[in-house]
Amino acid sequence: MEFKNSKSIALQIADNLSERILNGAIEIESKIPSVRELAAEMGVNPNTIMRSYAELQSRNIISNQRGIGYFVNEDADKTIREWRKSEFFELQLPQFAHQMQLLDISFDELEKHISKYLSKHNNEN
Amino acid sequence: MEFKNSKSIALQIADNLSERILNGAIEIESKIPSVRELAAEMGVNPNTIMRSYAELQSRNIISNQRGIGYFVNEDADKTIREWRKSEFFELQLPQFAHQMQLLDISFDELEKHISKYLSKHNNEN
Amino acid sequence: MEFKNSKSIALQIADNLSERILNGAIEIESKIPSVRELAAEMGVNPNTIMRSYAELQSRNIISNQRGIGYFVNEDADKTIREWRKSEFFELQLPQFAHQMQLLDISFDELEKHISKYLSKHNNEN
Amino acid sequence: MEFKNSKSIALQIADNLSERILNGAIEIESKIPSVRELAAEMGVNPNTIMRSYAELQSRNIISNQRGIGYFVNEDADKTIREWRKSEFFELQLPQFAHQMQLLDISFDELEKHISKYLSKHNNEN
DNA sequence: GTGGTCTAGACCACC
DNA sequence: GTGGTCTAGACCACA
Repeated sequence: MEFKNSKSIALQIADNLSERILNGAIEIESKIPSVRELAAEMGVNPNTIMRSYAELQSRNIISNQRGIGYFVNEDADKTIREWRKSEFFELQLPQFAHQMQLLDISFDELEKHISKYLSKHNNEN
Repeated sequence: MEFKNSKSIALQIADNLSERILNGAIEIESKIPSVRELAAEMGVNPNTIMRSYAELQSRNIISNQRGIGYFVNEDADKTIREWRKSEFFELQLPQFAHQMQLLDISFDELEKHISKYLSKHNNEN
Repeated sequence: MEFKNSKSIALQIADNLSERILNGAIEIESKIPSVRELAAEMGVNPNTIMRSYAELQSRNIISNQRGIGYFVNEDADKTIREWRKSEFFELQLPQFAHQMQLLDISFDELEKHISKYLSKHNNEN
Repeated sequence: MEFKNSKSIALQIADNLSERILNGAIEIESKIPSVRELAAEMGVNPNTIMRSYAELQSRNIISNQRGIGYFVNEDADKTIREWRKSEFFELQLPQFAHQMQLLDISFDELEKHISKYLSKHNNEN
C-alpha cells in the first residue's frame, strides 16, 4: 500500500479498513488481520497498525477479544456512515459553503460542476 | 486571533489577510503592517509572519519595497479570487463530490444544507 | 457469557463460579463441569478454564479427584466469604475511602447512592 | 518517580499530573513541561509522556499550542473532578455496593470502617 | 526549541 | 498465537 504525505499512515490505514468494511470486502463480525500480520502485509511497523486499530476501536467500529484478535462490530457499517456524514456536514460543508459565498458561485453552477465530475468518474469504472 | 491546529499558523494568517483584502478591510495598494507590528498584534513569533508574507508574495498578492515595507498589489483581489477559484474547482470540489457519492447525498439534501448555512451566516453580519 | 476487558477471562470465570457457589446455584460437594464441558459452554479455550480451576483450587474452594473431576469443597462458601471479606477490607475499602476523601463525598451522599443501587438491584431479581 | 505494575506508566503519569493540577502544584493556564523535559525528569521515554499528554488532551484537561507546548486548560480542575466523580459513581460504587450485598455488610459497618481509615490516614499527615 | 510520527526491537500477560 | 506497553533513536514540520 502507498501512502500520501498529508495524513498519518495510521489514519490512512484506518480509513482504508473503514472503506473495505463499507464495500463488503471485510465482513461484519469477522476477524480482521492480526496486528503483526497486517503490518507485514502493508510493509509498516506493528506499532503503526496498533494506532490504526486503536482509532477504529475508539470509534466503535472494531472490538478486541483478549488474546484472540480484533473483530468488526455488528453495526460497523452504520457507525462508519454516521461518522462520515457528521464530519461532512459539520466540518467540510461549512468550509465549502463559505468558499462558494466568497467566490460568488451559485448553487446551479456548483451542481453543474459536480455532475460533470460524477459522470466522468462513473465512466472510468 | 485564534488558530486551529490542523493548518500551520503562518498559512492561517495568510488566509486571514487574503480575506481582509477581499472584503476591503485592507485596501489595494496600501501598506500592510510591518512583520514585527503584526507579530505583536497577533501574539505570534515574527518568523511566523515572515512566512505568511513570503507565501503571499509568492502568490503575487503583496510586494516588498526594501526598507519601507510590504504593499498590496494592484490586482490583489483579482489574483486572490483566481487562486481560490482554481483551488476550489481543482482540489476541493472533486473531494467534495467524491464524498457526496460515497455517502449517497442527493443534490436536494445538499442544497438544503448549503442554503441553511448561508442564511445563518448572513443574519450574523 | 460476556467478558470485560479489564480482568483476565480466567479470573472472571473463577469469580463467576464463586458467585454461583455463594448463591447456591452450584451445590457444596457437588461435581462441577469438566474443563472441556465448561469451555464449550462458555465458548472459551480449555486452557483458560484450566487456569480458572487452578485459581479456585489454590484458594481451597474446589479439589481435584484424578480421573473423575473437580468437586466443590465442604466449606467452600465459608472460604469464599472469608477470602472476599479480607480482599474487601484490606484492598477495596482503603482505595474507596481514599477516593471519597479526594472527591469530598459525604457519608450522606454515599448512603444515598448505595441504597439507590441496592433497591434497583433487588427489584431486578 | 516510581511506578506500580497494575497500570500503564503513561496513565500513572497522567494521573500524577491531574493530581498536581488539583492540589495547585501545577497552575491553571500555565505551560507544563515539554515532552522531552518531563521524560528526562521521570526517567522515561518521550513516547510514553506523549501518550500521557494525549490522554489528558482527550479529556480536555490540557491543550496544545503548535510549536510551543502544552498548557493547562482554564477549567482543568473542574474537569478532573467531574471525570473522577463520574468514574467513582458509575464504575467503582456499583462494584462496591455489590460486594457489600454479597458479604452482608451493613452501611453502619461500612461507615465505621471508613471513618477508622480516614482518622488513621489523617493522623499520618 | 516544540510536538508528531514512524521504525526496530524487546518483554509482558493472556488465550 | 494474540494484543499492550515500553525503549531507543530517527526524521519531519512548525514557531
